[in-house]
Amino acid sequence: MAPNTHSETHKDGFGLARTHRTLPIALLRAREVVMERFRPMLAANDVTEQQWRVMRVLEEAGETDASFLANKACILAPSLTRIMRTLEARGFLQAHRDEADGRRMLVGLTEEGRSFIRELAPQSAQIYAEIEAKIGDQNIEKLLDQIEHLLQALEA
Amino acid sequence: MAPNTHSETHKDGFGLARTHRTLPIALLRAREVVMERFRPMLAANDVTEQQWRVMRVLEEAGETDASFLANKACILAPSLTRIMRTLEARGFLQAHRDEADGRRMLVGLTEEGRSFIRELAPQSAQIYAEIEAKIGDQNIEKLLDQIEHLLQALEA
DNA sequence: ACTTGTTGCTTAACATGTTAAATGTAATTC
DNA sequence: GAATTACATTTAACATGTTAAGCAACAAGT
Repeated sequence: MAPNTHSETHKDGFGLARTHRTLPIALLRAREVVMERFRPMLAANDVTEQQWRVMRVLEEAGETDASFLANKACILAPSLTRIMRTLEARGFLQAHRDEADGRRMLVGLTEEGRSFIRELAPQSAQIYAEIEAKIGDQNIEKLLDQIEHLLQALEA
Repeated sequence: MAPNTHSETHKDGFGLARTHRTLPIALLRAREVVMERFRPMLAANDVTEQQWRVMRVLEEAGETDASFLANKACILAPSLTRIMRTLEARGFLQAHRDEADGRRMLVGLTEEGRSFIRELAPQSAQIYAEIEAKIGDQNIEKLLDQIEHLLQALEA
């Protein structure tokens, strides 16, 4: 094979791919430019990305146990413990032990929490719509589909 | 329009997309399953993802200033300051003020740092190859291309 | 019932993410 | 050329990421 195939142009002398053409960095950059657009709204309302993610998942899933919530929100258990403390202190969520299984913590949004989401939802949806407009709805769908394929391929 | 188009099936009552079909969470999950495969190697060699990323970029770019490095490695300046301290203490990189511009810090790998990368490169390349095998080389290329498109669309 | 192992969550310790402010240096402006 | 502005990096403070260890509650096997 010739010394400079397409794939070779993406590698260095040690067999490492060029950093900008690697999944870890590309995915990180992509997430970064997307989140940039949401940060102003989140900061204006004194919530972090992660707190917002936790509340979004709770709104979507209803009351759940902490493990499920951590998984869906992509947050590690130790982080969730701290985030729950913060959000509970703010009155946005409520947690209590599972009667049936004393190990589990059941978590749910309070009315105040749901109200908070309702207020921010329009802004959030609009920001996402702007992103969709710039990238193209179909491109996003394709990207999400490919990511799902990646998840299925690697999680097995 | 009918009340349940394809796009509507991805939204909730507030106009928010279902969390698992949003870019921020999908990109995060994707990155997570990819990094899972690298973590054992990194942990075994006592480097964090970010430290490894910094060294990879330095190996690729040669001596550069801190801002360029931070940008390429997707690391914020304050984090880079700390990471540089760690890596310099370990003897993997060296930093010194730019003679021409007293504000800039010029950073480069030491011979020990380059040697460290050479030792890990084969393992890293092999892990990446396994990932490629599971996802498919062409699928990864497509994914990277779409991410580049996303970056161009949103960075402008 | 007792032991053993497992599970779900928490704590602890350290590294990084994130923003704002501080510092020192370079470029502009007047 | 002194004052101002902009820039590169650092520091500080708090939130989260990450791993390992701890603890209490369940599950299984004996």
